[in-house]
Amino acid sequence: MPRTADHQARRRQIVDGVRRVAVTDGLSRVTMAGAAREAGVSVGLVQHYYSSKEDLLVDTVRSVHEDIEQRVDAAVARAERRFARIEQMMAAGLQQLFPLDDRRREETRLRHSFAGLALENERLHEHQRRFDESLAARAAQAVRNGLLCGEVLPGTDPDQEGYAVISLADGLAARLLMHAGRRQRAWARAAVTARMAAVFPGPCARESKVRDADADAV
Amino acid sequence: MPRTADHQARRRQIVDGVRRVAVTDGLSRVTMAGAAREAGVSVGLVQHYYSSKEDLLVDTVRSVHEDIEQRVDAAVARAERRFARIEQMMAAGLQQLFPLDDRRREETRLRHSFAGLALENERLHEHQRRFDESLAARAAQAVRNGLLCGEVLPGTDPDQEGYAVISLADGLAARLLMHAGRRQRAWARAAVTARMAAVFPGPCARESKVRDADADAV
DNA sequence: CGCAATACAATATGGTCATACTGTTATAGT
DNA sequence: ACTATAACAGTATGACCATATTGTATTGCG
Repeated sequence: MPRTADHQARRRQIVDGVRRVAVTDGLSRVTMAGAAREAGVSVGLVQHYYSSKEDLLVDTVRSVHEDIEQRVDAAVARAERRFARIEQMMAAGLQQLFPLDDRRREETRLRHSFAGLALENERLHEHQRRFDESLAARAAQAVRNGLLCGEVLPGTDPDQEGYAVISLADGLAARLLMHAGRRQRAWARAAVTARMAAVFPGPCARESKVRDADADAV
Repeated sequence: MPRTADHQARRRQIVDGVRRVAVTDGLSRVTMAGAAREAGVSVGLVQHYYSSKEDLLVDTVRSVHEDIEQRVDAAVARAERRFARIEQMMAAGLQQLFPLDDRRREETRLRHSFAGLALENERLHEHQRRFDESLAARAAQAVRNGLLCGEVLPGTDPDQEGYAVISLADGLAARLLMHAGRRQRAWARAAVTARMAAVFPGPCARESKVRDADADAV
């Protein structure tokens, strides 16, 4: 009966405000008023859509995780068309967790900032956990596929491998966030490709390393 | 001429107050008054020793990093007496970064909480960076020793290996902090020992895996 | 039309917190 | 013993911020 609005769009607008403030000023300096200003709306409207700041932050972290998952999936899909080997698709996906361009830098910063907050907020913690599990599950699935194709050593535990490889990517991403010099970026890429080579020895023994061109394939 | 006090001890007392509050309530809920209360001193005294909250937090992170480094060094020294192989000493050191008992859980929580804050504070960022480099340098040195003893494949870049292995340990620690179930703990240990086995193939080909007893050697 | 529900804005309020400020106690050096 | 100075305590202040409250505009619907 009354006036209507595009809730989805409004929430996205507000969450984008939070994300911009969090990226430029830091997550701890996000305020209701600041986010509202950045989003171009009033404080009252933010309250209209989110009943507390915590709710707003939870929706923000959900948005960040969603974006990252989408980018990972897109990268894997692209790699699927260009490459044959599973390890190449997996490497393409893992690269999306690294802060190697503006977009990824922003999302990685947000993700790791929220990871810090998640240590002191139950709801954020839960989201973080679920997201990490989702990433590990993707990696595990890739390993499972590798097992089926005979590209992975029989006896390998896909869940364990997924857990380990996501942990590695996460740790590398955190360090790149602190200092992403030339060497560090190269080391991070090398660490991922080396891990891939170890997990995917191929049907016969590996004869050559993964081409470095894959590394930064968009 | 005037009344004197043990500055070192007082600072430690205050920093311990901060650490206790940060562990129980979360780093973001640390306040001057709360830390003072926990330390059993007045707000005025905290101000007497630290001219700002930022100074206090910087000294706190320094204290955390110092404790972790000491524990790592102690663990490596103990392993040096009990084991022959460098990889065993290194594994012992890396285990100290995992939240596998109360003491380590506390320090790991603090370390990763501060890592989040470091993304928005220049001084904390600098401390974090230095600490990470210090850990990586230790790992690199171990690899260098392995090269000399012929336990590591010639051509290995010690700095790159150190960087990668610390990143892995860090990522695993962060995930254990979120969820340290039986499987996850076992996976984390396995990931470290597997990495060690890959880096230290030994003078001749590896015949057996590292004994699992090392894993939780205190 | 008209009215009720919703979208949105602006301001008020109450609490928290870092820091400033003021006061007190104890002691090293003369 | 006196006093300057450092060690320590308690309170005041002013800013910031999440949330509550109140008011206004818009529009779907009977």
